[in-house]
Amino acid sequence: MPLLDYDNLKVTAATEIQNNLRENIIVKPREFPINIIAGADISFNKFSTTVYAGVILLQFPELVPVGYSVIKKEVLFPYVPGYLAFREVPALMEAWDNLPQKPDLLVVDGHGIAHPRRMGIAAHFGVVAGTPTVGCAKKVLCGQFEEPASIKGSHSPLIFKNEVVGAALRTKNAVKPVFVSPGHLMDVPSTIDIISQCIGRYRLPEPTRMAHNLVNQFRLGEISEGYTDLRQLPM
DNA sequence: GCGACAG
DNA sequence: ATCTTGTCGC
Repeated sequence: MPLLDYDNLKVTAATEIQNNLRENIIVKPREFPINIIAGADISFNKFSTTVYAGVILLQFPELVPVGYSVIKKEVLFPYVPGYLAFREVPALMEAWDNLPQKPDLLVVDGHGIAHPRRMGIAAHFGVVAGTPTVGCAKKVLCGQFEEPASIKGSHSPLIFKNEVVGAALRTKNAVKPVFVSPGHLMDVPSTIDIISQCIGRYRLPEPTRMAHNLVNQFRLGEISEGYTDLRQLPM
């Protein structure tokens, strides 16, 4: 795996990297079993260059946490819409490398191919790590969609440049939908299928929601840096 | 030029 | 993303 040092990149160089990595994205129906699904997210204090990254592993389809990895890192690349990966992927990759075991599918907080250059953070991470990923975002970055029916489970296509790049998925009755899209080694139908099975009682699908809680607890000092296999805790 | 703009 | 109180609706 290449060293991920994006801190000194200019946006023009980052665009070039996205255009090159794009050639490696594989969008296709899921063709592997899922026993472990994971959620990845970042947390940080406003105006700080320290980011708290984490990945949480969940047994699938039970959605009970079985392990996690969290790490703190300094990041200089700024948040620029369309270039989120250059700010968050390096830290997420460190957390990923330290996991007690790798998941069958990773749900990244942000978009996959529902991106101006088809290289949202989920696609970027999937290609660099060589692992199946999907993106789950709370807001649209690009593309058009019609409001899905207000009942949980409803979804409508997210279209960008005449192409279906993802879906608006209603995860809770009468609550704003989330936007899901394939990252790597997945396609739109497979993404909708799996994320639909990750819906609990909240707006955010369990992998994303638990990853968000994890990195927030880490940032607030409620848990310490490192990794844990929750299946073998001392008793 | 104008509006939009993941986290 | 983070901060932050009350308020509306199922």
